[in-house]
Amino acid sequence: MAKGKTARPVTRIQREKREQILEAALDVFSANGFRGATIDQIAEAAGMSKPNLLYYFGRKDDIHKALIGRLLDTWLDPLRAIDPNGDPLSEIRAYIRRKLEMARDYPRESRLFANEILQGAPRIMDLLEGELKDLVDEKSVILRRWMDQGRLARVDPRHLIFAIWATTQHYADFDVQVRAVLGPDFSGEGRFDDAARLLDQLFLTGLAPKNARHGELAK
Amino acid sequence: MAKGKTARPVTRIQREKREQILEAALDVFSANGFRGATIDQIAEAAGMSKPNLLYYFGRKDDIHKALIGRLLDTWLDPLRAIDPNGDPLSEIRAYIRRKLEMARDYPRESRLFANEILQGAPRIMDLLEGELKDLVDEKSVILRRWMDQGRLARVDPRHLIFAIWATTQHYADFDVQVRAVLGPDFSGEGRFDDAARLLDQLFLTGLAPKNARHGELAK
DNA sequence: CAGTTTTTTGACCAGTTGGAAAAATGTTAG
DNA sequence: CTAACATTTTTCCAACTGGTCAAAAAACTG
Repeated sequence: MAKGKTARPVTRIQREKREQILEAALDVFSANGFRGATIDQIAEAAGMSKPNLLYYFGRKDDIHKALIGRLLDTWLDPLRAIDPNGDPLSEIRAYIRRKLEMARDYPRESRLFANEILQGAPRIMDLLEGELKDLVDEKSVILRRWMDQGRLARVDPRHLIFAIWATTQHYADFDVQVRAVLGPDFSGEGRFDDAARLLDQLFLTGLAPKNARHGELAK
Repeated sequence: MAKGKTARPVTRIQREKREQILEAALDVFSANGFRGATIDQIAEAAGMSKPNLLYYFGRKDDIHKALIGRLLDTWLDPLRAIDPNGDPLSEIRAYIRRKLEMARDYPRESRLFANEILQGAPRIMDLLEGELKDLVDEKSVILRRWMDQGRLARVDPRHLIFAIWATTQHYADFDVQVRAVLGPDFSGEGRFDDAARLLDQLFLTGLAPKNARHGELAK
């Protein structure tokens, strides 16, 4: 009943063009923010005229919504993947790795998200307070259990998650600053390996339970 | 010779109004980014008409430049304050504290900066590659010396600095997300104390030199 | 191929935005 | 008080922006 009529059967062209548009829009939105991006820019990047683009997405907002919606799914996957039955430090290490890979492989998505949050998250506040909060709460319980079992240093689990988000996404969101500071010699992908080493040291040593530092592991 | 004529003696009104404008502009720019902010918005926030505002700052760009310039000075102060003669872990701890305080007390400045970097730092690239890089390089030498002396775990000093920037500024730049995840109970300032505790644990334990973990301290 | 539907285009519009000009009003030093 | 200068307001404009609409062009269907 959603479409009113007998839902048109989405043509091949529709699928392709919509994909083109989203791809172009990701470029433009992530680089300029919502207000900074113009439909003309997106249309040009997608290789079509503005009215033509508007034939596929009725308004600017729709494109942005489609992007954000699509993003959030994959964005939270690494956190979802934390296994309550795994080894605490290994799980955290794996989580950091995955987040770092995402910053490396999907920097535009990260910046799109950062732009949105920076400007007060007007379009996704409900998601933050709902889905995201729930997921973090759920994983916090797991982390806290590990701490209770003495398998992880006792810290605030939610702030721990923030710290992981911050340090990993930094390499996508603040990329230009990172590059500028490291200098042109480091413009390769090596910085991600260096970052991984630092973060391992920081989080794995920093979070190792006290008794484990002498080799003993609590039940 | 900069002013052409015998440099006008900057009246009291000029000083006050410029201050008003910058204060208002910080609000508007930090919340909306450069392109997202309009002169009208800033003018209204500053309690004056648009043409009146333009009497003090000839163009939008000038306001933004003035803000950024002013910001960067204070922004880097905490890093400058790292004392080569201090105790490594204490210096790092103090640095984290200061950065966290800045995130708490000057979130708008942090977001202004974040907005600029996110969008490719078009206006301050030279500063990043110059002043900022130089300062980071200088402090990296100090950090590396501490590591050589066995007073600090061996990590990449520049990525260590990134990690401190990321984790502290996160509380300003991603404030809405942090609040959303923590929920309304934590809307007070307590989150900064919790963050400080986590970061202490993470950085101080994570960076303690190996031999120090058994109580011994290298010269 | 003729008819139908989908896609693309070109012209257009109303609202917003950055900014200019000039006239009007305030302020202040002499 | 008044001339000189500083400040403010009013009016205006050209460029840009999101979005509409009808007609033209393709694409598909039987």
